[in-house]
Amino acid sequence: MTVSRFSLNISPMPSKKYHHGDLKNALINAGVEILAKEGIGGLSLRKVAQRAGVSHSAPYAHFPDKQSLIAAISTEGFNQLYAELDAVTSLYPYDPKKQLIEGSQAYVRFAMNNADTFKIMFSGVLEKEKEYPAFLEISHKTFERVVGIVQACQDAGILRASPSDMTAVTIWGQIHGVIALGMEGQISRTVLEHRSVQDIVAFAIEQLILS
Amino acid sequence: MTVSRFSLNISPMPSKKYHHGDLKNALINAGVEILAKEGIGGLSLRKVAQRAGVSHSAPYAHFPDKQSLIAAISTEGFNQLYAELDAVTSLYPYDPKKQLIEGSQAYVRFAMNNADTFKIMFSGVLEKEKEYPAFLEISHKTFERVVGIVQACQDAGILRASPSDMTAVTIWGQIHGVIALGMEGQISRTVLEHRSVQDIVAFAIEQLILS
DNA sequence: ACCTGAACACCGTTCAAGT
DNA sequence: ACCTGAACACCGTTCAAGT
Repeated sequence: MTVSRFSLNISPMPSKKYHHGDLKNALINAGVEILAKEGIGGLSLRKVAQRAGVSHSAPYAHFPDKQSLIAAISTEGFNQLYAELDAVTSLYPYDPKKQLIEGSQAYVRFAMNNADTFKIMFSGVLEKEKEYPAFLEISHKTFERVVGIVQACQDAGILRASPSDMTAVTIWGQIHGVIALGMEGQISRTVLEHRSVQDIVAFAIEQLILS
Repeated sequence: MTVSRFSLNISPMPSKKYHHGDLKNALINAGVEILAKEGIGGLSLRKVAQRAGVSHSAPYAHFPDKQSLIAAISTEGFNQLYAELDAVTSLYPYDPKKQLIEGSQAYVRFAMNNADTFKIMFSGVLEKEKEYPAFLEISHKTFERVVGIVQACQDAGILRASPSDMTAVTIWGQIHGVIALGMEGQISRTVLEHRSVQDIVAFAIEQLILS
């Protein structure tokens, strides 16, 4: 098979390259796929390499170690989570209450649809987060997004007006905590029989809303 | 060294046995120690065995696989968490508000003092929790304890009186979520500069209390 | 610059054998 | 019943070598 020499790569985004292609992104995608199919326990560098069609040592040309690949996968997960939060909240530019409600539901949806990526993002599998600036940047950017929504709600009198950065942590923590407990099977059957995690998060948000 | 043949084991609790002693519990303790010293990444069955002074295959006489040891460690963690919650709340038998405040602080303390055990208990390292009845029992017992405190608070008019089981999930989730975000470095530096995770949890509880 | 294959230390698990 | 030691498949990581 011959390939056109004339690349369509006009944008500055990375795209297919010569040889084995864009292996770095191929490895990240392979990792996400293995995560979805086999869970965290099934994620090995050698399997990722095999799925990307390269030798077991090829990843080391792009990632110094396994932790670094995990950081890249987590970063990719945060990018997607941020994008989904942004997409949903952009639908209601002048309705912070809707942003809060729909944003939190988007958060739950992301966790449910990408359970093992979500776990890897938040569950301490990644040690030494401090060493991965891209990871820190997008995770803090996500935090700032939540803060922004909460502040808008406070300005509109929808949430109690207390120091907004702590309130944001508190609210994010509540959403995140309910999901985390739900995913680990900590919420007893008697509760989950009647309502889904989605419902519980919606209930929690309702309790916080003033008007 | 000769050992007395006359055991002091009057109670039904397990205690030292002949030969290499109570290897099962020795393995659990060795696991907890490795967890504290080297983190989740350093926890291998072979290292646990070595620390307990037996061969690498000896653990298989007591645990069918590594997951089963992890389940036992998590179960032990829940037992300790439950005991600490129980001890603190028992100090204030007629003061549900104090129980809520001090109980949540005890929860945070446990997470901080046993960070990696806490992670292993809640972070999806244990797959197929359903297969470990002792784990399910104590984790649900802990859940029921939280529900009990919340109900007492509702009865005393300290917390909003909504369906108590959902409120308990919501409040537990809030405490748990703030800790989880804090431990993973998700809470931005600007927030954590001024207050500790303890303070944030205390703030969150205050927000919920009616009187 | 990017990739391969051999090599090394370590891991989980099994099993025949010892007491 | 409880433990050992050899063995196997798999893993992360390194490195000399190939293009």
